[in-house]
Amino acid sequence: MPKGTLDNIAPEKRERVLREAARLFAEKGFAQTDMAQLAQRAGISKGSIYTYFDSKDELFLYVSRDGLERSRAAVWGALDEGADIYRTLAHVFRRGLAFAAEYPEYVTLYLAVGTAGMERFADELSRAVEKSTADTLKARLRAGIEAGVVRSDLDVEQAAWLLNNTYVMLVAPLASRHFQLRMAEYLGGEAPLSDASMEEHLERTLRLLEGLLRPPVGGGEGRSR
Amino acid sequence: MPKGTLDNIAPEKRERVLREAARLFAEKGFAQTDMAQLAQRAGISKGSIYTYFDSKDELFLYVSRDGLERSRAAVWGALDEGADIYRTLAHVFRRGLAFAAEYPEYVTLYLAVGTAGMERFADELSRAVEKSTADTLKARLRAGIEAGVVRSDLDVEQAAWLLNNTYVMLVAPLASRHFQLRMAEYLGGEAPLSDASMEEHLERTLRLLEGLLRPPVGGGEGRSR
DNA sequence: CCATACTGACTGACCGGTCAGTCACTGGAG
DNA sequence: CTCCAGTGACTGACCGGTCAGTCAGTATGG
Repeated sequence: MPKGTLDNIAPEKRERVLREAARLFAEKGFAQTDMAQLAQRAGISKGSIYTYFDSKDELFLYVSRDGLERSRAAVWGALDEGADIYRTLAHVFRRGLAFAAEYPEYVTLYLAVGTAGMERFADELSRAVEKSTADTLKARLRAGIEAGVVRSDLDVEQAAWLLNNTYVMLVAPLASRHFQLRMAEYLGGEAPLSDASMEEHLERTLRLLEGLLRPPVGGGEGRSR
Repeated sequence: MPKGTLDNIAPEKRERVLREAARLFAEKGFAQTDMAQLAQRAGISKGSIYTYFDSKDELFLYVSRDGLERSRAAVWGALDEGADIYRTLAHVFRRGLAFAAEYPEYVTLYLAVGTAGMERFADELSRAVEKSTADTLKARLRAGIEAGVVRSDLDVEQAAWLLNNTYVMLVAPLASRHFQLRMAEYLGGEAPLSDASMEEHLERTLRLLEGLLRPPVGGGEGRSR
């Protein structure tokens, strides 16, 4: 809940403040971000920031929530309501990768919430994001089972969790040197994977997941229903 | 490369310094860790720390490397050289969970390296850990294919990456509120999962992964070799 | 159309607190 | 007495948050 003043200023200014804040927080980390430097980059005075927000904490919370919302809109938006799990995964993973490539700072923010000293933000931020994603994934997996395109003996909760893990680990390298190196160690190639390599990686990931979900080739397998 | 003096002090003191440093770094985060407080907790003076290490950076690097080594010894140690991929996974995941439960601070340190402002540590730390794990996993997957217990059409690099992702995400909730909440959102239950729940989660995870790796029930599937 | 009053966004110098790293000193062992 | 590991007060840089004051814009009243 930022002060009302944030809504009274020019939209471009508002946008610049939020974007620069996200970038700086991502670049330096929360604690290392200097409010004076942020003010300078955003082209306003330090005092102004404190007319919009009560504290650095509140600013961070607002910027993170805003980023989560942007990300959700970019990733889940325009997805056919009736798409099956495979189309959903392809859509979400592809869009997520594109979003992360353009706005890596928001991915960094997401990862930052998982680290020491940020616990106070976790409750505020974690729930909202994960909940709807989790529910959607589970629902589509169940629908897939119903339709016979997903193996009937699948542990749906576990599978949804694994799918989301994979998504996070797919996107994290765009935002973090550590995850970049880690990925390169497994998939080979140079540390910041080229766009082409990431594209190939995406394809292979989707294929692997499909192998996990599809019913065995033998067909129906016959577990009742 | 800490100063030689670190080797000249009593082993218990050395141990206390390293353990307290790991705990504090994990609790507060690198930047928020106060060297004076660390000195106090370790029962030595601030000046002493600087006779062992040249800087806070060097201390962090040393403590992290040390933690990685402890973790590796605990997780991979005593693993039968000839164990197949399934036994390997069960062993590693179970040991990893136990280690993370007892020393969550080292998990926190690992996660911290992936965040903003820590890039300078990533190159130093990432390579070593991941490399050997990656190679081992890939080798056992290939052996599994050879032996017919792993599906022959498996994308080995991708699968190894996915396995390690799963491991990281399994262990992270022990060290981070954010990952705890995230896991609870997918698997249901209260945020800090009980020991019993974690045990069940581990079993289900292993079963899911086995479903991914095992050849389809129909048998051989016949892709040559 | 002018004059006056009022509003509230905006500014930046300033304060209090924190903290990495230093160094002159101490005390105990040889 | 010498040596040196060990000490902790100190320094200087840094930074979150404050606040007295500015001023552009606007409303009111004549």
